Amino acid sequence: MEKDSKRTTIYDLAKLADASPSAVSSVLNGTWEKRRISKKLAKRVLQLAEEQGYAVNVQASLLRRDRSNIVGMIVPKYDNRYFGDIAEQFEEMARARGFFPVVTCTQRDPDLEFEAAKELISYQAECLISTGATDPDRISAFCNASGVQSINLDLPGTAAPSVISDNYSAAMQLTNLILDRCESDLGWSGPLRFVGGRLADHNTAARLEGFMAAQRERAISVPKSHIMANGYSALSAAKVLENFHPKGPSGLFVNSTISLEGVVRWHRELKGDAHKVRYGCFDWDPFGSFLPGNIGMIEQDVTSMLIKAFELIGKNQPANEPILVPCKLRAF
Amino acid sequence: MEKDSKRTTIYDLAKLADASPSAVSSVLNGTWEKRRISKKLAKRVLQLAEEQGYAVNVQASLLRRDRSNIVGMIVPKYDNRYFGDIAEQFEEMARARGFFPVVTCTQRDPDLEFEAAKELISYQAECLISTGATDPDRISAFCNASGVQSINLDLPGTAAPSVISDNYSAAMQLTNLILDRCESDLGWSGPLRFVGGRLADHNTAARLEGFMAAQRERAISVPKSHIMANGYSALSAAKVLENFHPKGPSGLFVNSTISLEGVVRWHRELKGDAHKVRYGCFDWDPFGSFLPGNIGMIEQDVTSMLIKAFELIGKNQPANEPILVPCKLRAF
DNA sequence: TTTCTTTGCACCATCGATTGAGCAATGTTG
DNA sequence: CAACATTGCTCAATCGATGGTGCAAAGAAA
Repeated sequence: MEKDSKRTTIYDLAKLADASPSAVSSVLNGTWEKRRISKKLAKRVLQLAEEQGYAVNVQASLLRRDRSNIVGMIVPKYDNRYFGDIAEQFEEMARARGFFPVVTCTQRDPDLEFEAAKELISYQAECLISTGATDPDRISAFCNASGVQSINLDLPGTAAPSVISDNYSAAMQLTNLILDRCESDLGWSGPLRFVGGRLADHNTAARLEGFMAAQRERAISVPKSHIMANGYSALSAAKVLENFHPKGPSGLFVNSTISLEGVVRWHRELKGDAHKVRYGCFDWDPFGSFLPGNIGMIEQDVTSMLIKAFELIGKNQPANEPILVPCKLRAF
Repeated sequence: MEKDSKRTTIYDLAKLADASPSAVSSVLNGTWEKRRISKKLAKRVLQLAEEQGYAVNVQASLLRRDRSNIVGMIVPKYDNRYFGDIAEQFEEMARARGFFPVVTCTQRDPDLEFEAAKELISYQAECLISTGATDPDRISAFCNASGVQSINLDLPGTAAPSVISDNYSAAMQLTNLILDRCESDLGWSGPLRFVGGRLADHNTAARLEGFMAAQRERAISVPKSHIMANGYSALSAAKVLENFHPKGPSGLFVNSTISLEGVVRWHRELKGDAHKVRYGCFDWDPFGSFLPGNIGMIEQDVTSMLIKAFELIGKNQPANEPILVPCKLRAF
């Protein structure tokens, strides 16, 4: 009964059902009533399709159709809740809107980002969302040249509309929270240290601005040495703190949950002096509230960001100023 | 210069380059030397392709080719490190092997799992890996009918080869570790409680067996009430523990990082009595080692599991006994 | 019975890339 | 200069699904 090694096509089903391929096709894609195929034949075909494990050949189908309904997304990593949520919710929301989501993970590698983007366009994606892309404009340029819409998420670009968190405001809130807690818990009023991230990165820069602004408002002057933004990994955070053994009170603004791992490791090594440290982290993790010294986290509003992004799909929006989405402050 | 709204095809390029579509095609897919196309024409075509933002139409290309090189994977969630790592490493390893990975997230919803699997087959995936699938056999049955290879990962099935963690052994190790620490830290020797998961689930069942076996070896008898496997969410773990306020020593085997969230929340509420609790968790999280009371975690060996899975691709393996991959015990 | 309408399908061009086959132009050999 | 080889392409069939067009058969109306 089965054709081994070859997949069932409408031609196979047509032979088995003693009908024409076009009749079979219209039964399978639901246009059979419009095409006045009898219910009898439709039933027969559907039954055969089930028996034979028929699955439409999307390649052939999309070749013929005018729309693919595919929306692509590239994501840097799945190693934190933020990007995990983005991928998961993107898929869910895309399906709910009748799209076919295809997500691919590009490891923060600019070349892989670009290759993956090209690949998604090759699959006739109608729109490509670049999440946290290192070089979003390169991707947008290619998309523009091939007539595909592109949208930037999380990190802004200049060649396509961007939806990002309001890093500045959230960083300011978090900084104020840390300062308040340092004041109330330790009777100490800064300046805080800024740990993790890369200054060349838009988000880190915006957060640093908020960090500085909050302290400026309180007339706290932050020495340059307190800006310890030397990378995203846990290791680089641990390294930059390795010679910092505060005896008195201190406070840290941690720029990502990845950096947080390094900070927490450092914090534990402080032993007896650890209780005079307060820190907060930009980005949320379910275990964050259980970490000693951690007094609050910023949760980026993934749902709202994606809603904004989906609103852009299909519209021919220019690359205006990034759309800023407020974050949620989670104080512990 | 640009054809708005329509993507560039080899026919467009052929006209621009004043050559035939087949020449253009062979230049673009790298067979031009074999087909004796001059370097001059090749250069011209490649330049034009770049200018026009040409991206091959995979739909058309795959329709003609005999192999798609697509390997599909379904994954339940991206909300923990285990599945995140699986997705990320799967993509990386697939690319390294010349495949095109397509991963989709199915929210632990059996129907969505099945629909997503069908969708991947429609894209001509040559192989489908079902990760942590609720009903893997239903998917395998469909794959079999349509002549597509299927492989189960993380949770076993009976209709396709399965690669899973050695849950029994790892659970036994973890149980022993917790018991040892209860003994040395608290001078207390069980019995432990088993929190989280679902007994109907193969992995939970295997872990529970290991949990019981380790205690049986020490002649510890575990009352039925100590088996608190009533779901995977943080909430259900917190709920099942809600009326448990130990004054003396106690120990918990936590069945997942999701359940761990609930356990840690409960643990914090114990306040003064918390220091007499020890627990360990099946599955790893980077913040795990910082949680008070947590004495160790099981890290599943994602890399080895995926290597085994990739070894199965292309081979016509029957659905034997699951391939068991040892886990790593991380003691804190 | 003839004419018109409706039902129920089949036929075939088409989407874009691939590839075996074929062929003209140029170069090489004797 | 004839015979042959090589170079550098072009032609056309093909993959599977789709949908406009067309057409025979059955039914309805006159």
